[in-house]
Amino acid sequence: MSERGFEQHDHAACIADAMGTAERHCAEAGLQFTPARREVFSILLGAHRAMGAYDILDRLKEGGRNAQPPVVYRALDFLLAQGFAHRIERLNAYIACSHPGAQHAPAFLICRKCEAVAEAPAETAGLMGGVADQAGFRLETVVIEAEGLCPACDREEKRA
Amino acid sequence: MSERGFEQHDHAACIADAMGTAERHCAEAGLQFTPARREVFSILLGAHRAMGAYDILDRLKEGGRNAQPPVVYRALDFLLAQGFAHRIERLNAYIACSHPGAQHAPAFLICRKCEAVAEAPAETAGLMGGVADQAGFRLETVVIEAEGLCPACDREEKRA
DNA sequence: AGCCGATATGTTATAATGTATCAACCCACC
DNA sequence: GGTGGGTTGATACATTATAACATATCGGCT
Repeated sequence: MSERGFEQHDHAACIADAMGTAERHCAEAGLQFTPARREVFSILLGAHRAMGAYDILDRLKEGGRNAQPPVVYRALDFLLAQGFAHRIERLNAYIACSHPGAQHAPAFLICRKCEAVAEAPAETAGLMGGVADQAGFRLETVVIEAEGLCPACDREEKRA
Repeated sequence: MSERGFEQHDHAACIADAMGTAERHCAEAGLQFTPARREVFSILLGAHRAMGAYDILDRLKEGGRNAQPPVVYRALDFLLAQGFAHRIERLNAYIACSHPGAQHAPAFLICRKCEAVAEAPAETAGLMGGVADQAGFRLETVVIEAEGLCPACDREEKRA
């Protein structure tokens, strides 16, 4: 079972899978998947939702590590650069990637009520390519974030 | 002359035009276009680029007003709600709208070097509608922000 | 072995961005 | 002449992020 949209999925398997993929990727690319990075990634995977940097920091501290903000931000920089995690600009938060391995620039669907975040398959760069060309703009990255209500919160709102 | 993409334009005219449109809109809708809001809008229009809230605050203070952060954020909330300005999530910054009056959710082209921001004509909601439906997501707003190099900075980079 | 350079981490302090709260004010309206 | 909604003033605080510098770790090189 894999995560798709806001559906349920096999949590444990998806965590193990993502961690394994990250391991392999780092080994192949000669990158250090150090304890700090591993722990932050693990926390993100376990939460399975967008977390603020300081939420992550708290978890690290609970885990016995005497960590400071830079530790978290450095680990996040690494994870973002490798495509293992994404930053949700709208929330100033970070989330583990749902489709590890594949280089991509997904769109995000963000529930304004429960803050659940889903990756949506979108050819973000493709969508903007034409517009950018027309403006003479050299496109490098595209961020698409949609806000609204996830299926569960939408149903709940209708009942009320 | 109107602004389009990163082209030059008649600055003074575009400011006067935007301010006039805002005046009319507020009068018609029975909204108060108060001095605080007016000043913040004027500063944004004059800068003609994305500004952080505290940059705006500094300008207000230079203008003799003994302002505090909430003043700026309240004014920005108003301007955003009326569509007179946009928030650039990527920069935690705010910019006056290039096409005042029309209700819209544009895409933005952001130069990573000079931080110039252009509004691009994009039917952002339309682009995401299908994806959202498929996920059962009730779409409310869509933010699209592209980062790269504006024409000027791109040329400069190539020369180097 | 000893050193070097690159990369990663530890630590302190501080910058930058954004809000909560409550009092005061203004003004249209009853 | 209240009264109530919307706006502003002012203090304090919360949240998010980075600068700066010291230390550690490790692989390659001589």
